[in-house]
Amino acid sequence: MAKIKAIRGMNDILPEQTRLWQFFESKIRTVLGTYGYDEIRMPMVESTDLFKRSIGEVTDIVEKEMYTFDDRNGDSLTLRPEGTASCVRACEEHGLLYNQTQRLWYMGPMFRYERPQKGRYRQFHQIGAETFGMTGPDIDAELILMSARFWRELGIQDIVTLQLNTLGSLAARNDYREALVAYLSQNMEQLDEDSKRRLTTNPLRILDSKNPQTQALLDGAPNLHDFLDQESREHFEALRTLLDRAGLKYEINQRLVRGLDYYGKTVFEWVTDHLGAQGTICAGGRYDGLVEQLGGRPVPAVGFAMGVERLILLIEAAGSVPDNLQQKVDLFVAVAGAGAESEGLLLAERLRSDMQLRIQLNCGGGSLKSQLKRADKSGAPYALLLGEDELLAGKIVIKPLRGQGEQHLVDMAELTAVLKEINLGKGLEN
RNA sequence: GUGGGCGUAGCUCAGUUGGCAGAGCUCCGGAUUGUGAUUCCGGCGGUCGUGGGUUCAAGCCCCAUCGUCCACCCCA
Repeated sequence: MAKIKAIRGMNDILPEQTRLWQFFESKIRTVLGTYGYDEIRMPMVESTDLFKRSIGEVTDIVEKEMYTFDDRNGDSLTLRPEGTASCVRACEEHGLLYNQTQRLWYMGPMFRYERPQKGRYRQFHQIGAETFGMTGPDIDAELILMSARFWRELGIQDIVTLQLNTLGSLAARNDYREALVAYLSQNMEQLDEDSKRRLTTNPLRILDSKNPQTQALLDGAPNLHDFLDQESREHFEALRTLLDRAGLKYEINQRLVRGLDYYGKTVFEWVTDHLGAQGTICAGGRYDGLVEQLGGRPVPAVGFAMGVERLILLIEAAGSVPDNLQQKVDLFVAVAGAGAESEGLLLAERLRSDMQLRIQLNCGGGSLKSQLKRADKSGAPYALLLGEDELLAGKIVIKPLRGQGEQHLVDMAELTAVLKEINLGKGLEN
């Protein structure tokens, strides 16, 4: 019989990896907490229309990358390809945007039907932050500074850079799009096939083409910033001043446009050259029009999302994986003999209650030799050895596994005190 | 959807002009009656991705197919 395997592009995250994931998530949560952001959890499945109306009908995501299916009622549902649309829907649906501001974050799997490659999978994970009800560049700056703090906490600050741009108002962008199309149409023969296609679907996307010839052609194209409206220009200048005063380095990239239709004014991307072709680890921007577009009253909004798999890869590439991730237990309890086995089980229970220790009990028997092998593998710094002799004498052996040090035979009654003395359980939080 | 690389033990990989299916790690046992991580000895472990073809003989050559990785496209 053929073995059933995981679906292409959907990965199991195994124990060795989940330790790193938990470290990562806990760092991010802590930082989000220091900025006063609240978690929101949305369903992974939404009405297909939600994404069509927010991301944009002609984007690749909607046209060919969504997992869409009919449920038993015949309604068209879609596995979410991103989080912003769901977040807006949830907030609007529950009145969270009515006369108030919100700072929210979410984390979870997203789904896009693409060919998998390094840092890109069909089920991938994002952590996103979305803010609502704030118009000014101060909240833009806060989000960007918060993301910068993530990288410092994760030890990858030296291998990421911030790209910053403003798209201007919708009207300004439309004017610019016309000018760009006019210019490129005059030079049609120099455009590659992909760009010709984008000329009719999403002309702004041509700006970040990887084709050097196309990029050369763009050097003579009209500049987006020459088309900016006054308000967007001032917003952008104010944001730059805030970032400058905070001492944050960035690079203005007029060709940074983002793939989703709902962005306007501020857009930014954190990129790295350590992940092959998938250089973007975090991206976001302002989407003041989206809430209204989805049927709510106009509410200004800014947010970003980061790719967890890519950041995990980057932490590894930076050599910033903490080395104490291996240690998952404080104490290993080895037992020899039937009487000791049941006594060991009860002892472990008691120590977990009394001392909040992480204890791995030897189950399944085996020689003391093999039990100590397991103890070593568990990563525990100490082992307790309980055999028939100790049981009869009311004593127990405590044996250091890591550094030097002799094992000691202690009275069972003294055990808690001795364990406290050697300071088990310290410095284990990641 | 397009292009290229790679599929051999649980993992990492050797495998010569086509001639008995291999190593290291892991795991189990022993050297040491109840002492790990070092050393030594032994053992478990295989549809060589799958199907077809060529051949006396295929892990190796040919065709197809699936999977995987990387890149294009797109995106976090």
